[in-house]
Amino acid sequence: MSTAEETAGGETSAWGEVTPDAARRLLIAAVEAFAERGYHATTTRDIAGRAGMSPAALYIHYKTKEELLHRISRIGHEKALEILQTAARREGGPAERLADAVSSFVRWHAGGRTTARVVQYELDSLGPDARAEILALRRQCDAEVRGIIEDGVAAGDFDVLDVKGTTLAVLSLCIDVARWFNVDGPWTPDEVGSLYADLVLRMVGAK
Amino acid sequence: MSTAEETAGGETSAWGEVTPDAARRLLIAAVEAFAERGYHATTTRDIAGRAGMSPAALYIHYKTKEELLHRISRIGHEKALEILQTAARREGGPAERLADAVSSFVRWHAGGRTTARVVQYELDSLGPDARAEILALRRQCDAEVRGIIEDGVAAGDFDVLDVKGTTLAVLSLCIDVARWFNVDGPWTPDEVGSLYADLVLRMVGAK
DNA sequence: GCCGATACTGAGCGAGCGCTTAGCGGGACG
DNA sequence: CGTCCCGCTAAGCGCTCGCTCAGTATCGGC
Repeated sequence: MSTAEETAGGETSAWGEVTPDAARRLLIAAVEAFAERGYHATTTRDIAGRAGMSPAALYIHYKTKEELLHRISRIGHEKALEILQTAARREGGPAERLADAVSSFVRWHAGGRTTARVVQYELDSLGPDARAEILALRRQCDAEVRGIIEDGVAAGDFDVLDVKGTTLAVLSLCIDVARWFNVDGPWTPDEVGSLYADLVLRMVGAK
Repeated sequence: MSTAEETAGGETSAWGEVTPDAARRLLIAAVEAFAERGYHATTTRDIAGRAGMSPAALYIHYKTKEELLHRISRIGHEKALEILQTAARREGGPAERLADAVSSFVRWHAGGRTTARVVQYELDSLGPDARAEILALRRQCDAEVRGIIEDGVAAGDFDVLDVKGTTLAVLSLCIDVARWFNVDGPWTPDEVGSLYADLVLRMVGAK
């Protein structure tokens, strides 16, 4: 098992860059609420309540409810991209790099399911500008994975009919983990990561 | 290309069982609105407006907004289950049956993306009872696919490490098509169905 | 001890929500 | 022609939403 992402010490890690403390607590509260109920079904009163503050306190640190979602989405996507870049740029053959990328990416979606859910499924609730910014990050994620697969095909290590379609399917498979993964279920994030790395190597016809 | 589901003549087909006409128009309007904006962001005024009626008309045919989602969800899941059952029970070896199941299922998710989106992603907006009913249908879908994979393993046609996990991954891959598929994109539903059937046969190590 | 800045609260505004109700209009039947 | 029924509308009720703002407690600097 590799370490393309630091093993999270809990769902609330990785928000260290958010200051001051009250702003971070509000952001974490928003992630939990959005993941549980969805963006539109979450009230600003609920977010503030989870952070132990009055409804009005939210507006000292964030201009609107949507700004919270935007910040969460950007930080989350940057993290996802970083995970894929680290795996794509490590030493080793295409098969090792792809397996590392998939298992790391899946581990992040499973272990940080709360965050990943918001990041991957609440995109449509953003306004056009914020949405466009996030979509650019997604295209970069796509490019990282496609790069590994193209390397594998060029090296003769992979046997792929449709590189673009297979890339999309691989990412889709990983992302959907955030929808179904259950912490109380039969698998650990590591186990799903290993299983998925194996499945993806089969999908690309790795030798 | 097989015909495990009838080729849809448009997104609004398959609602023929809903009567009277006004109730069906409201249901179709609700599917479109829920798919575009999500359940919680859709207003009853919007649904009624799309159906060309006043807000109050909705409540003659449906008790609540949630009943609309429940009806859509049940009809959609029954359709999905029927598609998988038809493929699972046709003649042919496990590989053919699995390929048929995946391509039909994917075609339905891509071609009827509007409906599939609501069916697959708005489940959490249902109340506990309706939710439980729908989850039972989902378990039946899972069982159909797992059955084919188990047949393939028993016959020595497939090479699978973790049948349960692989089943989940296959279904997850198909379902996520509803999230990313775009009618204006580079693929037709048929093309995605074929690509995915190939990918899934690789995942199960079909000979 | 006083001042201003900072972080927060209590109360509440205007808007829009899901849903209800009184009543209207037109077809079926005598 | 009169009567009832029924699908539908106009109006609006009670409520909660995102968000605002005047006021308060706390703290560092002097």
